Amino acid sequence: MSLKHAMLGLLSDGPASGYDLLKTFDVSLANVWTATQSQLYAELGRLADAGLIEVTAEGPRGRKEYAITEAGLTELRRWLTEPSPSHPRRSEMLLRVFFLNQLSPEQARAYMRGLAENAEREQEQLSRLKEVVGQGKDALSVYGMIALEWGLRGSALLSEWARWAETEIVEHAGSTPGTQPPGSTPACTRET
Amino acid sequence: MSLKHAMLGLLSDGPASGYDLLKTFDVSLANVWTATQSQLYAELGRLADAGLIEVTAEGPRGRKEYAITEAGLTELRRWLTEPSPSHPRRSEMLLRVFFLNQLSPEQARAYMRGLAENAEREQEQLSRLKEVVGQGKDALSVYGMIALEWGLRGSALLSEWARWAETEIVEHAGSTPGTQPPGSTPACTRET
DNA sequence: ATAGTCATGTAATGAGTTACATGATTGC
DNA sequence: GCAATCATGTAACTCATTACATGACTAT
Repeated sequence: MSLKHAMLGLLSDGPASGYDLLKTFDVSLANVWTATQSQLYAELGRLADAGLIEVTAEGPRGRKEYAITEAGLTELRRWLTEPSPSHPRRSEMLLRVFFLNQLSPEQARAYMRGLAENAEREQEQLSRLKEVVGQGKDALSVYGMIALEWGLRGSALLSEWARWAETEIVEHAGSTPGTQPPGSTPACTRET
Repeated sequence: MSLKHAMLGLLSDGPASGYDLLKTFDVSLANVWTATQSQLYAELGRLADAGLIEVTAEGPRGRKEYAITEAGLTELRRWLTEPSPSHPRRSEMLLRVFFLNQLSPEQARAYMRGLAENAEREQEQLSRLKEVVGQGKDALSVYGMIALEWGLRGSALLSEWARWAETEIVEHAGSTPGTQPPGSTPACTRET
């Protein structure tokens, strides 16, 4: 239940309305955590009920400004220091790679090439972003820079890996769709 | 809705029962896509209703063996060639990094250190796995090796990044919990 | 006989998405 | 006056998790 903690985190920086938070999710947290408007307002209600946040002001158009409470801050720090659950093992990208033998080698290479191109575009965007905020007036905090660096290194890795993989996929016999023998699914066993 | 495609992918390799698929998810796909038993049986029903798979045999204990149909194969290949939706922008790990200023620098470094250690453990496991399947009797397909290589490179990157980040976190004034000024949330704007 | 594994299902709950619905205020 | 933006909420649906429930077969 990380939406809750994302919201507590944002409110720990100062009071805000649901509308404000929504915008923050769209810009600051866009690459880290996404949330929809419906979700946000529902969760605001729940957090307020639980006493982790409270309404501190009401403005025009029914605007309600929320602030984090002491209990909320405590919960935020508790979450930050609890042992991380291992990262979610679910990647549509890899799932496709796993079943790429259903396509022709040429189509499979095209898939990897597409991944590489996307990664390169993302890398470019992040590089520009780094320059913009790097020495801008609203300098990133250390932690923002660390997160940005992750994006940068990650997209570089993705494009390198995809380019490498492309060269690994060569013409293969016996894998024309429908003719491969059963039992040939690639194994990627977890050792527990 | 990738569970559907994961199941079609597995069945494209040969007929199997729900029970068989469950085991395959636990071993072969453990690092790529997870599924629970409830989910699996429910989805089998839906896929059969949709005509993408069909029951080809019944065994003891009510065992039902399913096989992919032509329609299912077509759907699988369609999914493999459709443009990839951009990867899910939701990472609990990064979310925590973003709000690490709520902790003391020492605690924040401990968090990064924990990430690095986990990554190093994973890297070791994958290395061993690579050796085992690398020249074993049930050799990995090219695609399985490509996926494994991603895991290997990814965990190496994670540990390097986390170790680097640890050195970036130094003692800071004004960030004792509760005393930082509003408006200092790190920005990581997406450029759209 | 009885423990282990094979084998399938249902119910409750939580989390997330899309679409719908409504209305106030501000700037031109 | 009107368009844009501010602002909050509800409803229906899908996806995933956990727990519960049941029973057949196999090997010792």
